[in-house]
Amino acid sequence: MKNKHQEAVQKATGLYWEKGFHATSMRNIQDVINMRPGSIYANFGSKEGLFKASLQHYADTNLAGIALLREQAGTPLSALRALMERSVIESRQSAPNGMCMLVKTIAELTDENSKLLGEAKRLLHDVERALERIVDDAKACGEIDGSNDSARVARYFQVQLMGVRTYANSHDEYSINQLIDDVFKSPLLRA
Amino acid sequence: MKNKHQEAVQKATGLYWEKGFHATSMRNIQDVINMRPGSIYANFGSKEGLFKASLQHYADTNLAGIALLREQAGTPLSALRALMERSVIESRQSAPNGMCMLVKTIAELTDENSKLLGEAKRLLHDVERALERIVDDAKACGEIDGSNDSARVARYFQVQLMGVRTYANSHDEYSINQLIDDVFKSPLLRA
DNA sequence: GATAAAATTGAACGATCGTTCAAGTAGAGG
DNA sequence: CCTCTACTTGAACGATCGTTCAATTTTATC
Repeated sequence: MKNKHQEAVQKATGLYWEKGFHATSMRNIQDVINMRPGSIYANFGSKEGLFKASLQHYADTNLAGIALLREQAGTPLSALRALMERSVIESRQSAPNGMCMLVKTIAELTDENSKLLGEAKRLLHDVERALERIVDDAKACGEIDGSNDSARVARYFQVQLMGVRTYANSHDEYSINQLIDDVFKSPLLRA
Repeated sequence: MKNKHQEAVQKATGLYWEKGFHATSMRNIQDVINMRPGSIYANFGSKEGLFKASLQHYADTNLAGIALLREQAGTPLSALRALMERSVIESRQSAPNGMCMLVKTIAELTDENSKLLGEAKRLLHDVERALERIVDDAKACGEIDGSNDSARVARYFQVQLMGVRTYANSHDEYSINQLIDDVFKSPLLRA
């Protein structure tokens, strides 16, 4: 039923994430999700429609992962650190690509695909708001200076995440742990 | 003469930078550089060959820009700050895309284009070494703590640059100046 | 100004692109 | 078992992809 639908989106997301929107062909997708063109187009409308569903699926998974990490971590700040560490560790093994799919999409697409571009920006903004809530918690715990604006710190942290993940994607080296240490030396991420 | 050759590379670079490797067609390029397929292939060999020449041209221009900024700026650290500010200001007007073409390329390509991918990584490493030299100067001037490893600070700064430019590309807002302020609050970029 | 060499042209190639749709299959209700 | 509906199939479409090459024009040499 709809399991099939969800499973198809999940597999398509992996492909899109790895290769990007333009470099992924509908025939690549046919092979991976094991569906024929007619079914794909009946279910998703177009290549763009499936990509949009993939973006949503990716963001949902991502937000759920952040929430889980927040639960598991001892403190809000350690959740942020775990999130960053997990992001770059995934980049070296499991995930199709070390970079965030939303960031990759924003980097790849132009106004020619303004609908998808806008969707990716919107979802990235949702992630930033989720981070902001964790920063709120960290301020309440006294882990982060309470006089800092939460939105500002969240934005700062997302920038750090973008930078570190991009760097980790282009350097197969081991110095990333040192880099993460340096990131958390910022006064914005301290009490 | 070779002016024609250089001018063609320059125009192709603009297109590749804006649209990425896969979304740019050879017919797009024909139109922009006003050359017919035969000439393009006689000069550059292939779409990949022209892209490689564009990457090199982009990196050369970038490094020259950094050197110029270093000359114009009063101090090494202010050169780094000017570099970051200029990068995000360009992103809102002149340049085809707010993001670094090398970073965009690394984000877009996979091992299917390992030659181009490796070239982009190599050039990005060259930029990092140019930043490292400025950090050296800043340490000599006492603008940055001399006990910090220059390579480490340079890497940190490049990560900041990647993050800020990516963020600026996805948020048409005005809060970027505040963000840059926050970046330079890091102890790694202070005495 | 004739001739050789170099560069440019644009039509054309096979492959692949995203997408459509008539035909076929599977499932539910009576 | 038949029928109606819903879903799937895969061949096929026109467009465009990166690339080639014989023909032509331009440039260089004497």
